[in-house]
Amino acid sequence: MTMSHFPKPNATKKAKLSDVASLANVSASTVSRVLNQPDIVRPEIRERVQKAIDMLDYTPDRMAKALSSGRSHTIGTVVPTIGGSAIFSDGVEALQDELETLGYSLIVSSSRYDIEREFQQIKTLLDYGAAGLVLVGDTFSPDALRLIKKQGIPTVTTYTNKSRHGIPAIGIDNRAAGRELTRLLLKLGHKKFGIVANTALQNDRSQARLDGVREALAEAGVPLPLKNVVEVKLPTIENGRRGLAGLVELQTVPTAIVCTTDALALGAMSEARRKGLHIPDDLSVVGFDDIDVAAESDPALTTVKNPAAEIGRIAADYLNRAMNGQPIPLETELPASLTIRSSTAIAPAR
Amino acid sequence: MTMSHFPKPNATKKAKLSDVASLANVSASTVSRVLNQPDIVRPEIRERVQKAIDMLDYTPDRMAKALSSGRSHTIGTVVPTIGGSAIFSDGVEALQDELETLGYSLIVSSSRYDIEREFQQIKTLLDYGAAGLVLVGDTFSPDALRLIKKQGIPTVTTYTNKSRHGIPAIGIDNRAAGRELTRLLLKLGHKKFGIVANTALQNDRSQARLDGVREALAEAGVPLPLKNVVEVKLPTIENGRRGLAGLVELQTVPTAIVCTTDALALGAMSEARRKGLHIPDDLSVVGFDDIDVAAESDPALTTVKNPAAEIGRIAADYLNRAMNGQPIPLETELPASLTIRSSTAIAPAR
DNA sequence: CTGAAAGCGCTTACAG
DNA sequence: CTGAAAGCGCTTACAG
Repeated sequence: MTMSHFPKPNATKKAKLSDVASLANVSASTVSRVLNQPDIVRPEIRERVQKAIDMLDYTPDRMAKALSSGRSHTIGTVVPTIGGSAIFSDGVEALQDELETLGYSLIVSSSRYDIEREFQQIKTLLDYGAAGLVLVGDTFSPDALRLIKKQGIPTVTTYTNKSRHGIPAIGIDNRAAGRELTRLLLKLGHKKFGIVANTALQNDRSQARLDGVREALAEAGVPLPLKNVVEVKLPTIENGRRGLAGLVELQTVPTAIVCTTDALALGAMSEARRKGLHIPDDLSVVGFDDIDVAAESDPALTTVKNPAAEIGRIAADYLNRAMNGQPIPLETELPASLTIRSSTAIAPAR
Repeated sequence: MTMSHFPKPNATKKAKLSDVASLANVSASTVSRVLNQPDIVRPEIRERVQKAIDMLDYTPDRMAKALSSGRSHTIGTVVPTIGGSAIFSDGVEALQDELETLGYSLIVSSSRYDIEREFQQIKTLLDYGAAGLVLVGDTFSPDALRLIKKQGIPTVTTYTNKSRHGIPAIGIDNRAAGRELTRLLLKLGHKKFGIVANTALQNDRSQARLDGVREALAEAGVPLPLKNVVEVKLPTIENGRRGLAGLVELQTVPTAIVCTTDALALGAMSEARRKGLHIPDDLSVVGFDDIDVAAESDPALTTVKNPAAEIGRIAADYLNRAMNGQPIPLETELPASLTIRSSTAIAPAR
């Protein structure tokens, strides 16, 4: 088998600031100034330095720069998951994109919905000199909170509109979204509800959604027996499938299924189909988030749009502002638009 | 509106190595040794230092460490996209996960399928002191190649089994996968093919898949008119939809549609349905990658599995080995298992 | 407007 | 086994 070795023998070391300085016959300070505050250096010298920079293909070492200046341009983020059919990857993409144009780089880590791992990762991000942090949700380990306060580093949290612990929050009102989706189903005449919620790992977003569902049902005087709520850990398609399998075994089979994420809903629909149930005639199903495939399932999924890309962009913008000493809003609520498609219909008359 | 300011007035500065040293009454060198080669320091001193570390909650500054030691533990990756329904996010997640256990952090950026942006991002990653690089595909800008060679930094590329330019590659044989999928359709009696391929931005993976399709058709003596190949830029659901819309307008409507990614295939299926075509009775559709929702569409999509998570893990492992001076295989081909579901059937007799 | 010097927080030969 | 000193590649007061 052909093998490869690194570093290649022909590897050349990068040019450094002092190389530029000697080539241009100026001091290191001057090169630094040309790089960072070109205006205060005499034009002819500036050009000479610039030429040297070009000749040597010089680019400054960001780590040395960060170390000596005391401020870094690295932002860290910890999301529950990067992969799969969750919306976080869309948010991370927008965040990275926006940060890039602002001159920052993004270190990404995923906590797998585990608050302790999240703490460890925040710690690592800080050791890497992260100048800002983007988190998810409003539930953090006490250690993590202590650390963030202690370092006083700009931090925002996302996918929630509630700021706990003084950390600025950007997101939708998950609870209101839960209410709205439920009211839609109630209006369609549904009285028997089943819920699949990824709340088993104390997920604040899904918990808020579930609370919203409960609220709307209580408001309408529709009971929600304990057994009709299946709590799962991860919001996977597979768990949606299992959740539905459990719900259709109940004494009185629900006519409406609310899932706290689209992935769960897709799994639930798939399993329902397998069991011979027709959606939406026999069963209405709704999800949350409006991931891109939600519009493509058959039937297309009724859901609530969670504007991940916008959340990512705003997070980048806020962080940038905060790092420039500007104040940022503590709670930024984004609209969660109800998106009615074909997975919901009038409750079957039974 | 409530606003938030950073840094908080109560922010405390991090403890540094010298703080630990004075608290433990030893030299900085000793603290450094306790951290990096504990065995060579006398047990009682080691414990004293450890106690100081704990008391001060000390964690070393990774940037300073990297700067002074000359080696960093940051890996950079550039993928075409992080979000959406592409497999890359699954690969990035696995990569990050594995790197984390190996003690590395991952800086992520997305090139949006643009080779020039990719180059810029590689440059930035190197400025950030990246000790290794994970790329995608086998097509790079000359500048990027020059840079990589020049720095001699461990680099691997993914989602392809072909190593060009001496960069170790980890992935499936896209061309063979294209052939296999096509042969399946041929075996089902299809003779009229339509293709939707995201090759407009010189995407080497999709191009290889398309080449494979062509090869299998030529082998079987089945013609593929130019008009039957729709080349799009991005592999989005929307483009899949448009692609299909074009294909069904042809003189002789294809009975089999090959899409070079699952997202395209999902879009194509959705559009076909909208046009009143039944899948798979009127039309067979196949995709590539086997993203998690591919199994949940109705009908479930026939595709080829692209093992993104495994690719990510192997990439992490190889990089780690390379950074320890060990050789790594130049080409690592992973199996691309054909996954036959319900979107393919015998060609309609017409 | 420019340069010499000190320093950012670590590591690493070099002595002892 | 431990410490003093130099150095990683930059920035930043401080003089001039």
